[in-house]
Amino acid sequence: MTDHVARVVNQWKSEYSEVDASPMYVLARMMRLSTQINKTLSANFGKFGLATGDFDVLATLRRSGTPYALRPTELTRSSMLTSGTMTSRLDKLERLGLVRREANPNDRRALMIHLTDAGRTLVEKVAGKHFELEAEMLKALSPEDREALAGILERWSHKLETDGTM
Amino acid sequence: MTDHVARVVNQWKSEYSEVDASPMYVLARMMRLSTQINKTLSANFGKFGLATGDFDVLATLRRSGTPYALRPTELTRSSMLTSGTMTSRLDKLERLGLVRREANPNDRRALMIHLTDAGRTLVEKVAGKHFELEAEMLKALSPEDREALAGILERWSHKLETDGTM
DNA sequence: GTCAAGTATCTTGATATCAAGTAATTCATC
DNA sequence: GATGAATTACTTGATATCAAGATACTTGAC
Repeated sequence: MTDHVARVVNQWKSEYSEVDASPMYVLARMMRLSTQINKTLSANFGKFGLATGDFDVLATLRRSGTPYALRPTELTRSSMLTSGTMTSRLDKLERLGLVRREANPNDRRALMIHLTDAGRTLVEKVAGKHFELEAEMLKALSPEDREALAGILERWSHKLETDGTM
Repeated sequence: MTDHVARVVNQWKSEYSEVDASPMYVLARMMRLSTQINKTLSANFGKFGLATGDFDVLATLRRSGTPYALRPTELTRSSMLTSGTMTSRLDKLERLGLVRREANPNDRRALMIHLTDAGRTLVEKVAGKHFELEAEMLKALSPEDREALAGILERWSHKLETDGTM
């Protein structure tokens, strides 16, 4: 049983053995799978007129609970983006009437981004379909593999978030 | 032990239990880790004046063995990109003198992309550092987790490449 | 041989992202 | 309280990517 990455590692071995390409068994596989997963998810968001990142913002607001409002900085951190990117995402979402920028009463440098009623209705509809699709994708894994994978990735993420390495 | 994704799944559960966000334990973790890994790797490529995708093209040519030449379509498929994106990557790499477009003797619609001597020298230098960095990143995982992870991801990739699902 | 269908590369226009820098505000230290 | 450092959101200019379409060539069915 081989996949694309296994073939690539073998090529490196026979064509340029000065390097050890074996880390690709983990890293390249993860990155290729992520790319494909992203494409599938983004096709679903597209049906609702959203890009992946738009959903990410709306979902972060929705799951934060009432009053469904966060500062741009919190949204930026949660999404692993730069502040400029978040500004343009918010511009778009505001134009679509899904969020509203309001003054932040506690800090005049800051804003509060509010989910509008339309935004809330939309994100709930999209989220239902989104998580169904994610569950569907995971059916390619055995229950044991899925369980093991979640555990390994949790340990890895936790370590990175703690150490701050990488 | 919790990570960002565990907190997010809990938020969904308490704020909108109509959805089951548990697929995120696998999918969101993988995507977040990939994003971080990409940033780290791309910082290394940047030291050599390359973007991640540029290295990808050069590396694909190098590991294909002599005469270090492939058609644009092969490079496009291997990188999971559109043909337009590959065109502009090749424009850039040609401008840098790292690859050369030549006519394809077997198919006048097609070209052959040749790695130049400068391209070969550069990609070998970058690859050395690149794989060292990847090995370093994997030290965050125990040897058992690393082994298990590679196996699970291989089964998953293989299934996707075979089924064509997703 | 002819021609329809498929393939290969490139072009165009739109969007998403980043890095670097700006202006307003808050915080911390003296 | 005054002031320098940090923080917040935004702006700008550059690049990477995609989807859709254009053009040239090849393949296969007849």
